[in-house]
Amino acid sequence: MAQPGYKQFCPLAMAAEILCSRWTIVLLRELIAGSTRFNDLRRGVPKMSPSLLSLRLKELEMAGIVERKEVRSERGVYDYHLTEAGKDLQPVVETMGIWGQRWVEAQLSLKNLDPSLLMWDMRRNLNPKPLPRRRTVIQFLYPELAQSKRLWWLVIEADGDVDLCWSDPGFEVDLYLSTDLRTMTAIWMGLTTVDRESQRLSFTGDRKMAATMQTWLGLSPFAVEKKRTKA
Amino acid sequence: MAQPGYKQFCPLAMAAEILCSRWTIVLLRELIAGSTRFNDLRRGVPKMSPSLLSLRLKELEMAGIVERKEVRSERGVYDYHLTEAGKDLQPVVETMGIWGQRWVEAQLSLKNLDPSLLMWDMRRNLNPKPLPRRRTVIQFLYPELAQSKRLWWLVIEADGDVDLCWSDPGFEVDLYLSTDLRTMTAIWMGLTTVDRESQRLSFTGDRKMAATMQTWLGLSPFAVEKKRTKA
DNA sequence: CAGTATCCTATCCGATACTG
DNA sequence: CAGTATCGGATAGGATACTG
Repeated sequence: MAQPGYKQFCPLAMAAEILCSRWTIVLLRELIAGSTRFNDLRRGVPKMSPSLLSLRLKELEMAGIVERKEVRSERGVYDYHLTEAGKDLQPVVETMGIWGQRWVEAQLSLKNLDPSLLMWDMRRNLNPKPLPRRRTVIQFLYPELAQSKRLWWLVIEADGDVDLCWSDPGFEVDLYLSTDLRTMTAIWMGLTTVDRESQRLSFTGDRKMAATMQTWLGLSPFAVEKKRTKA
Repeated sequence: MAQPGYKQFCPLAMAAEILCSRWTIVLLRELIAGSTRFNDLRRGVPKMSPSLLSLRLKELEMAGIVERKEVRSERGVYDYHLTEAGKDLQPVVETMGIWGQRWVEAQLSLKNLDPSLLMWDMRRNLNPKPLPRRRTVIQFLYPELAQSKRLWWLVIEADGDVDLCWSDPGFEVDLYLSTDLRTMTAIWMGLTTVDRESQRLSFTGDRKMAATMQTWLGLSPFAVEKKRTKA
């Protein structure tokens, strides 16, 4: 069942048939954020199985929202790009995200901590401008987590490209940060700030880089929206 | 499966968990449009089973989107109202509907014709201003449909209240209109106009009322958006 | 890297009937 | 009017392994 659609001519119902299947909106967030490769998309939706991701991408292609193209001069490598119709979904995703930021209780969001997802998001939104124009390495340590998820490195290249490593890249580290995942996530979501959480953040290394963290750490696109839930 | 959520702290993912379950967005459209009673909501989502409607309403209540209250001085009669958070979903529903109107092929929408739904929508959006300040009755005839769905009456009371009848209310009819359901739906959706479809519309009765139909016939809230699909 | 293939079950949901 | 109760089937989608 379920699938036979809503049988309504209303354009909203038609749109909802396409957009409101499981994972679709979150996948669109990734596409809108600029991911184009299958495995990059996977990292943005890690709990989604590859089969389902593949299926959804095909559905979006059928719906005229996504275009799949072989990358020039690379055999067997494909790119997913939003079409005009796909780009026009940005306001939909944005308003829904803003609503979530305004009205979904922070406690609820913070039940879904995930270091790899957070680091992946931080990688994407990091702003290299305030950092030195050379390779810069920042190490994140979450002491409470299991071995394999405890250490992360953001490597900002001279040209501004940002890489995320979960094993020591071997470069000299400019700034070491140790904190708990919940605090770091709350900061990234804009629920609090680096300053307000200074008690829970422990820096070692470049003092100035530490002091300006709030400026180079790119926050969630929805971080600017204030919570409106009554306490 | 499905249900365990997306396990993402992202506010968009949190919002999607609430909003992107089956029927929810369409139900919200009804609530935003102003329906407050269980059976009125049913008419707006006729293909949704009452159990599921009941379940969704409870979920929306839990999510702080809807409030259920007993109507004053009427035992056992309940009202569903949007909370602040619920009202704030209007932009979400609106942008999604606009996207649908822009990008979903008209042919696809027009596969889902439904006279009772159309008439129910027309009832809601009808604009009594251009009509006489007395009871006015307009009869719709869809000759191609089965008996039980062929004849409809919109009764506009002197105070502007609009009633929909599917059996002859017995009042004198001011205007008779005969057309096919597809044409009437396309007009209501803003895909075409009364003027452009004059060939397919057959009026009897008050000439002036017929001539001004485009003004008193309330269109879909999304009718103003132009299609952007390339031909 | 970029997906497919397969299996299997939890659960969603549609249909229908029923209640105060 | 405003829902609840029950039932059963389809299927969506999770888990896992595999391919070129």
